[in-house]
Amino acid sequence: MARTAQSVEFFQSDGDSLSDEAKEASLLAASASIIRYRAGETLYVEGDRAPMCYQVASGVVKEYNTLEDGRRQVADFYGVGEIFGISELDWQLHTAEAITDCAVRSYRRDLFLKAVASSPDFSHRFLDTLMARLHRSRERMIMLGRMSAAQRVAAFMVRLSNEQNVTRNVRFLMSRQDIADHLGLTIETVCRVLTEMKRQRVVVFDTARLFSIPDTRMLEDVVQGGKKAR
Amino acid sequence: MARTAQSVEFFQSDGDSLSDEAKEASLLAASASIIRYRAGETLYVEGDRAPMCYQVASGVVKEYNTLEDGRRQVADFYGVGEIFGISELDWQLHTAEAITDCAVRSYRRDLFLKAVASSPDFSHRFLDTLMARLHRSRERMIMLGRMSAAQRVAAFMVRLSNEQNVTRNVRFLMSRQDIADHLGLTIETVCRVLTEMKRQRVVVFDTARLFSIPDTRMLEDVVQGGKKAR
DNA sequence: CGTGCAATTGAAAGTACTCAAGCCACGTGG
DNA sequence: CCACGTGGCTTGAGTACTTTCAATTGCACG
Repeated sequence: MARTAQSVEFFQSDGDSLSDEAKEASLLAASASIIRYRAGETLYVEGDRAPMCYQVASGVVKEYNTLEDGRRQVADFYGVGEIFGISELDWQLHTAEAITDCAVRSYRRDLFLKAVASSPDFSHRFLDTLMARLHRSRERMIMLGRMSAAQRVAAFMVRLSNEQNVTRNVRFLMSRQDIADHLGLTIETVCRVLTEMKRQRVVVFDTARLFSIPDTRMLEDVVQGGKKAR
Repeated sequence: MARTAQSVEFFQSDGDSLSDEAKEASLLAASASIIRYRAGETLYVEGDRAPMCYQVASGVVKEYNTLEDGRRQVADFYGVGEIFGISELDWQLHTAEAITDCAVRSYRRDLFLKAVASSPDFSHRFLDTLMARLHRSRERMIMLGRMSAAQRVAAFMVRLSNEQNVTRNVRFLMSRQDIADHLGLTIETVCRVLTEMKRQRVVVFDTARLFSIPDTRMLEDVVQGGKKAR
């Protein structure tokens, strides 16, 4: 979740901005407000008009789509600093829901886009953010299209470990269902994979949502091809 | 492939551009050159330095990643007008290969980015392109994560039909292997699904790469949940 | 010390994959 | 003009992996 650290100060002006940019930026800042949500609350629903865009101030938010039959695909989890809820269209493409209690800064979408257009600097940073997200999205395509259940779960755990900058006491901030929905698996499969990894001591669990990685190498081997290789 | 029609004239100036923008645009235009490739030729390889970015002038190009074990994930196919080969990094994230004989306009990446930064108009259009691509990419995540083999293939055929604006004599411009690599399936599974759809007369094949859709509704039903619903 | 939800486990049923072989259209050379 | 490769596409049989359905266990909370 914290991969685009730069985005934390996305909306702060540079000091040496041109007056035009400064004006857009201050307009944007003026449109901002902080909203708090309880874990489980919905921020917006797929198809809603999308007048605002958001940035996580604290907590974790997930964005997902629901299929007719009730299954879900979690597009992504957003942590502190990350921008979400901005699409090229006038309506939201996903449903967003607070996973933990959280605080979210909201900005008027039109002002945000205007600020981006008016400032080469904003524009550049926003482009970077979008391209990074596209990159992430494509990594996930490889994961969903080509990796086995064990590989997906292991890759996800590596990601969490990296994001949290620890190999001990890494936290699952989301439920097994959320993990499954993100990885394109069922909750049962996620459990079984975790159990098997426990059994092989690739990971050690303190509680269901708190684990440690004794040997990073071992976990990464699972990501490579411990199973279903070729 | 032709969803972002706007991108065709991505690099044409507006006429009413500011001089600064006009300058960037002409510099960019000056850096452009057209390169022709034969079907099967490689444009660049994952990891290559990425000094250029590209736009398809004719033909079809695929961008893909290769896994250690040789399997591939085709990220996308690009048709006339589409921009590709631009990443936030200095190196290519994918390998690009000509599927058909094709012609490609190449631009210097640094000039392209400068032109984008200097022009609100360019910037806006490029943002739209990126966001549209992000959108596509996420649709593909749903496909890879949540749809059965039959659903994926059917969805892909619907996409082709839409892109080519026909329901009769729709063409597969790529091989079965490419389709499989794109959909996260094996070539055999793609074949079996196609055979089954033929059998049920959801689609009719003239040749292996040319098919018609007698009843759009029927094909769309397959996309929904003809199989593996819930 | 129940209650209720999350997580885990088991057994059976699918679904897609692997490996292996057959088919077909097409271009080449005899 | 036809036999013979070649490469792409299909089909078959068996297998491995995931899901489905059904319980069971674990845990936080009142």
